[in-house]
Amino acid sequence: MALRRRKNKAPPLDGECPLMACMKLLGGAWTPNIVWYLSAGPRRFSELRHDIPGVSSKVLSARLKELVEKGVVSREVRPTSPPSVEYALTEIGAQLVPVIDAIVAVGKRLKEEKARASSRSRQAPDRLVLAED
Amino acid sequence: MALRRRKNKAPPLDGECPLMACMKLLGGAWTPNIVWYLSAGPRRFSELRHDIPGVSSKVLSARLKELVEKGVVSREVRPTSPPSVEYALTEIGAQLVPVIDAIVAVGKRLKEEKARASSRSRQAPDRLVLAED
DNA sequence: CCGTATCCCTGGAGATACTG
DNA sequence: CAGTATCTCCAGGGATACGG
Repeated sequence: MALRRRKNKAPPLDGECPLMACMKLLGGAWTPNIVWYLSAGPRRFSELRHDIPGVSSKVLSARLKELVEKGVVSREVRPTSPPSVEYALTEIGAQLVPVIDAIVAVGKRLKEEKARASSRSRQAPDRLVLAED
Repeated sequence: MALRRRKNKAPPLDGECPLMACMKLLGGAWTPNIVWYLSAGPRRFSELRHDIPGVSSKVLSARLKELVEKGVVSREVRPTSPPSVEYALTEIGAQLVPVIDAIVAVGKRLKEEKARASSRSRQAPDRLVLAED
């Protein structure tokens, strides 16, 4: 007990495993984007591919598969003339949206801070944009 | 107009770059844990190392460095007899805590869902506790 | 249109050992 | 105590090409 340092030790992280699982999920490349672009409604493969610039079909397919497996996204094949597949967020998937939102918010703040800091050391960089480190 | 599919296209994700930046941050192994364990107050290197079982000093050090650089964590060296260093969340870092919380929450739900699904194939668990692990 | 299959390659993470 | 230094390993992701 001697150690006063232990005063405010955080609880054991409500459950590390869930954290890991969920982080592994949206840790995957493009995953947050996929969820985000599904947040406005169902979307087809090609649409997503077009929505998200720079994602390869391989990765998109892989992420989608994972998401479906984990129960975050639903997949519906529609037997139309040209075969089409609709992906949509499940209820659980929808819970991810505010999370992503929050992450983006923090990301923005991080950027602003950094810009503020670099503008302080230099003079007024009227043209010098923050060269991403 | 033809395309009705474009009906509810999500906005271009408020800023992809911030997302990427932030995800890269807490995408790093153990990062969420570090932030979490700092959320209850300042903590020293060894304490964190002890708090988080399985993390190597190398990784802990690396993550900490990143977090300090990004402005999420502050580092204070105290010139005491045995040299000690205190890490703490900055204000921005504190904003990450609810995010992690939310992620954990979703992770739990994911797990419950999965348990529920597998229990369906087995028998009826009338007393299904969510074995937090 | 909706993916899967390959190859390659990089960075991140574990283990271990060592310094101020 | 608080890290840094190496080394190795491999999953994950980009590019490209092909199949249903």
